[in-house]
Amino acid sequence: MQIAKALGDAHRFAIYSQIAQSDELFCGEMCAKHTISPGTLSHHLKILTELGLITSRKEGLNVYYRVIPETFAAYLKYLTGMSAR
Amino acid sequence: MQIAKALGDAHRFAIYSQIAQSDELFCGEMCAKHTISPGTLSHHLKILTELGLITSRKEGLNVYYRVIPETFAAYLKYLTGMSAR
DNA sequence: CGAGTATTTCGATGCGCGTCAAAATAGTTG
DNA sequence: CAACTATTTTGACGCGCATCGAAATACTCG
Repeated sequence: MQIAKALGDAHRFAIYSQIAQSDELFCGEMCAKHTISPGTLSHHLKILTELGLITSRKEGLNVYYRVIPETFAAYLKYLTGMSAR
Repeated sequence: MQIAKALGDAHRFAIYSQIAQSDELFCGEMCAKHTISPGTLSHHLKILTELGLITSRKEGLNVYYRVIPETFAAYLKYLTGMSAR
């Protein structure tokens, strides 16, 4: 499962978590919270996007990101099924 | 979360999954299923053990591994809580 | 004890990938 | 168009870590 690997990186996990907890936010807000460069942030966001974990919307200069709950729910379901014998 | 990182490695994920699906199994059985050397296998098992994901029991020449469901359940619960809100 | 099998530890190697700086692209505003 | 901000892309670098071979430990059986 690609998602397990994606969330295996501490920063990516934190980024996803942060997006999940606020309805929607843009790169600038995330950059402020994590000690990584804008380039690295964008890199992680791209990976999360490619896996369908998040989606983005451009508005003016900012790009707003939000979680796609279904993808994460499916992942949780997969994990749950795996542990059930 | 250390567990996310541990399960982020494809082999470790597969190993854990394999143990979870059969009550109990020893290194030899796992070695047969994965294309990794015994040394590497042992390395992964050690990591999973240190995180409390699995436990082992020695019987004769073999070391039998089994899952600790509580640890995984707690992880699932943590993930679920993160996605809420 | 000696030979044989299972597993772990050790030391060394290769490379995937997270990281950054800087250039490039996109959009806004005068 | 020029100047400015936000984000992405590019290229290069360094390190963490998975991996292996081989030695070491653990156990069984004659």
